[in-house]
Amino acid sequence: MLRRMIEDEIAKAVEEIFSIDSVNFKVEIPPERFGEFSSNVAMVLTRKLRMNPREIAEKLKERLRESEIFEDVRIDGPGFLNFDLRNEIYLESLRRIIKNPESFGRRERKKMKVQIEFVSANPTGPLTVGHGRQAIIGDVLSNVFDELGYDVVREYYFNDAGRQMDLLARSLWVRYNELFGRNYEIPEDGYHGSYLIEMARKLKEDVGDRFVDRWDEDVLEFFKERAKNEMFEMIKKTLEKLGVKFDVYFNEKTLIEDGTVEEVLNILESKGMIYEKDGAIWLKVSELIDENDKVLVRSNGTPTYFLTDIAYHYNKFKRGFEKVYDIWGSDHHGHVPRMKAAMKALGFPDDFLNIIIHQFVTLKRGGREVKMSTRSGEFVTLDELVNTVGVDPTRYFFAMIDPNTHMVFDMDLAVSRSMDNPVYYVQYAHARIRSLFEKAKEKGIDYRELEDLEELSLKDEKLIMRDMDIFEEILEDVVKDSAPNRLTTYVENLVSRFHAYYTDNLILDVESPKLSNARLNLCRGMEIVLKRTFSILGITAPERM
RNA sequence: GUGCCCGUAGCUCAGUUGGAUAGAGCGCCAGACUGCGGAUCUGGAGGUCGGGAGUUCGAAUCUCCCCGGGCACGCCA
Repeated sequence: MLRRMIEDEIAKAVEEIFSIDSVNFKVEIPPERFGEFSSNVAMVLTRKLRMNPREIAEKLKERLRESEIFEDVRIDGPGFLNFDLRNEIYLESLRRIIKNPESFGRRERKKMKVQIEFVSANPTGPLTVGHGRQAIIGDVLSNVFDELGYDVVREYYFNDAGRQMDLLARSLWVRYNELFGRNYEIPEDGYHGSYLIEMARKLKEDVGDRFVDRWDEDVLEFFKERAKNEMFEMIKKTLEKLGVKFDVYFNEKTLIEDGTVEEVLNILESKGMIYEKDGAIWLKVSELIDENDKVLVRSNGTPTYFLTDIAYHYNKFKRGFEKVYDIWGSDHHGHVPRMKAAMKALGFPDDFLNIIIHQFVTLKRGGREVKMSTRSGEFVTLDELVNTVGVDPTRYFFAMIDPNTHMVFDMDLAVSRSMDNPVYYVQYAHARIRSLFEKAKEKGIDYRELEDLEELSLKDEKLIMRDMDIFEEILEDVVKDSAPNRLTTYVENLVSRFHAYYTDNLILDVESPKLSNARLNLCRGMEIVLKRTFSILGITAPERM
């Protein structure tokens, strides 16, 4: 928490000198030539104080130089304050890391419940690579929330009733009959994917010819049930393979059965937010935002998806979540404003519902885009992707791109076990460190934890310690921006610095046992930060590669 | 047509509560081990940050217009 430390020093100085107790300034890591940390505080104060930024900086500099944490304070450019910290400050940070190998970065429990809802695919087909992206964004985000002390619930919402499931059942039935030489047509909006052929084969084994040429209500129910169970099994298997686990699978149906839908409708009515028109019931969306009103109950009496989704979020609220996050593909973005409006209509706090939209994924293989045609059923499934490129690369690749960026997943790169592949680049650092500890034993260099640290005095060593220290703040950035890629970007920078340091400096030198031990301690800190990062990303920390 | 997201090096992407000479990886070129793992490291070439205007001490970042791509505009989910 070096950054916080510097902020406090600056805030104190500002208060003492200018009697201003709250300023919105930043402490950040500047380009290397300017120093170890920097702040824009003088520039931010310019307007308030009606003074030249360099003048302000000059006053602050004099005061800050008296502080015990700074080795040097300089003014550069338009009025930046640039800082170098005393070596001991960094050593203390490193000690803290080494003393908390399992919990560095973890915060105290906040007693605050957060829910993250993602994937939420209906059991009508295998998960797509888009679901994969969503699964990893959601999973990593959940891990980070957990690190920050929240009680996180990962939830999967699904609908196994309705027309789509009927179509799936009928499609499966047609495939099943094909196995007996019958020629029925898959319905126009039905499911053509080859996974149903496979499923039909298993079904034939189990039930023989019982349902050949036979189709009625009971058969429909049977096929629906069968298809649903098989699909969910497939879906869960894929998720498990990827290391994604849900705490709750929530069936949309229960909201109707337990009366939540009706309750919500009554609440909205009591608030005067609904009206009847053309035999349907509408929500006055247009009174809340600049959008058209939407139907809640169809003229045939059935609730729309919109209504049950409102009911679902009402249910979430009643369960006591402080905040909920929904992760949706960009094809659902049109749903965002009206859901927000509905939350407002129910009187929920503005920051209760948070929606993370992620852009689509396209696959690239052999230098070309893989065509993803759902109609023909010939698409690469998430399961195939994981089988092809492996779990670590799949997870890392999905995590490393900003959710808002349309992503091109390069399968050739992901599959390559070479330096091109960022996953192996970061994992290699870990393997290298483990190997150093092995080598130390061979060379007869004892590792004495927390000793000899004062031997660390190189600029590169300070910068590595600084970068390890900001791990904690990176976690905050991840949730603040809902961007898991903050973490991968961070670890790539950290690792790059470490590799360069390793190349320039001999870690294990039998001639200098104290220095060697100090550097091993540095490596130990590095190992801890890497392990913590990898565990949040859900990838392995290999001993050897 | 309207709305949302995106457009940064040949490719894939960082960087946005407005800050210093815009970064990384890959690819390309040239280098580094009879010392701890070369899955590494060092250097170089490569940019009108899609285009234009504006806001201001300062814009990749904010505003407006235009161009290009994706998505959405249902009593579907």
